[in-house]
Amino acid sequence: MIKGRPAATAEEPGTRLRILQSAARLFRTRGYASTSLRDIANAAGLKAGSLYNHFASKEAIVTDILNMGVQTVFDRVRAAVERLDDEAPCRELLRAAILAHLTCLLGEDNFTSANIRIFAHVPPHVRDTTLPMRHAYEAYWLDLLKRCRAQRVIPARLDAKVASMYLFGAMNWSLEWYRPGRHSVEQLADDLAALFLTEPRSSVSADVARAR
Amino acid sequence: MIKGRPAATAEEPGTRLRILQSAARLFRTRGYASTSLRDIANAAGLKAGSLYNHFASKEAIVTDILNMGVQTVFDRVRAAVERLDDEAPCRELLRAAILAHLTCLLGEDNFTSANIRIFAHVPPHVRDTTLPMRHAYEAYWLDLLKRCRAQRVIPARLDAKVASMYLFGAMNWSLEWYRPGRHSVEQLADDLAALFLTEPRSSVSADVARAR
DNA sequence: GTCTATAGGAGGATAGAC
DNA sequence: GTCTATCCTCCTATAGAC
Repeated sequence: MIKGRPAATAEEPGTRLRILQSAARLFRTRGYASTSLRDIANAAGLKAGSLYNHFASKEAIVTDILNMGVQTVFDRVRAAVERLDDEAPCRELLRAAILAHLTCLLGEDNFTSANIRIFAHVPPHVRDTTLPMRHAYEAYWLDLLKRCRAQRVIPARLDAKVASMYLFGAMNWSLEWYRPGRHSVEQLADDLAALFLTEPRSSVSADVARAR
Repeated sequence: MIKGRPAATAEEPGTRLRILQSAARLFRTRGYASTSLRDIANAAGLKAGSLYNHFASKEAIVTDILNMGVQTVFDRVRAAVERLDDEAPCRELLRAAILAHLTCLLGEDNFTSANIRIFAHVPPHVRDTTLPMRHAYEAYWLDLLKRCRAQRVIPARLDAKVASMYLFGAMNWSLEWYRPGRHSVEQLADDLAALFLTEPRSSVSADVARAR
């Protein structure tokens, strides 16, 4: 993580953060290679050359964005899960985690969505840099699913790793079709949870209604 | 669909098809913008300028690839479904369709995978060109899922459109994690079908064993 | 820290010989 | 139909004034 400044956590974004936000939005929509430093600079309200007062290269920018993308969604999902009671059924843990992931991915923060969209097409060594954090996040979900399986909430015969990849796919692909006005993220999270979880003893709809 | 030649369906690929195959492979792995015409020409065994004897532009190449990608997977999925008895349970229809889609996506044909990987990042008017075919393919799956829901094979309360998007996500995201040696496509298709389908009256494992 | 100006290279596309 | 050579544009990155 490159950090040559006092970590812009002020109320005003600060130039460095503004650059990252502008770049993330462009990467999310146009992709990595199609977004030029001029585009980024222009969106951030400065000239291309000025970017180099804050970052060493385009790769440095995208590296930070990828890392922040994972960090953000990981923090939010963990917070959502830990907000629940330790004794909460896995059914609710999973639903809360899905909602947090979708909210982060589909919200106004462009870091996570940029990460998902461009990860496969950034230079390999940039990808490698962010792999450890990505793996940690995946491991967290894998553990969550294994607990679900232990409670018979997802089919026991299923490989948990494969199930977690399918779950990631269902969630991350929403970037391709989600439209803010047409869907409610809460409803989407409930639907996905219902798809992945086996039917509970009580009816699913009652369960969902209670969770709202 | 650009077609200035007698449709190279011969045993030897033909230059035009060889260009498309090389380009699809590069687009799949590196993305659209990061793949230059020089890269494509080199992979196809000729020089950059020669590409223009077969295509009007880079956009013409990628347009053909996107269209072929949808066409291919649509044909294979439809064939797999129609190979089954008309009275076959939806449970089997869906499993066959999933297997066909995954086989096409993860196999050696790079057109479908290239489509999935680069679709979001090609120029907008190129994207628009292939949208009708894509929508037709999506409509086919939506119909499949509605039939499943009518047979109570997926939960009735679920919006079929949303369910189909989640299913697409689970399938298409496999491009990001599937590794040929480590997974069997048949097993993956069974697992995904098991995830999406409600438990049958008989046990799932017996059902799966029968289908093999 | 931001600007202007530009170096140095790569990309898409074209012209014309063979 | 393929080649070489080249045009022109855009890109990342740097230099130096303010």
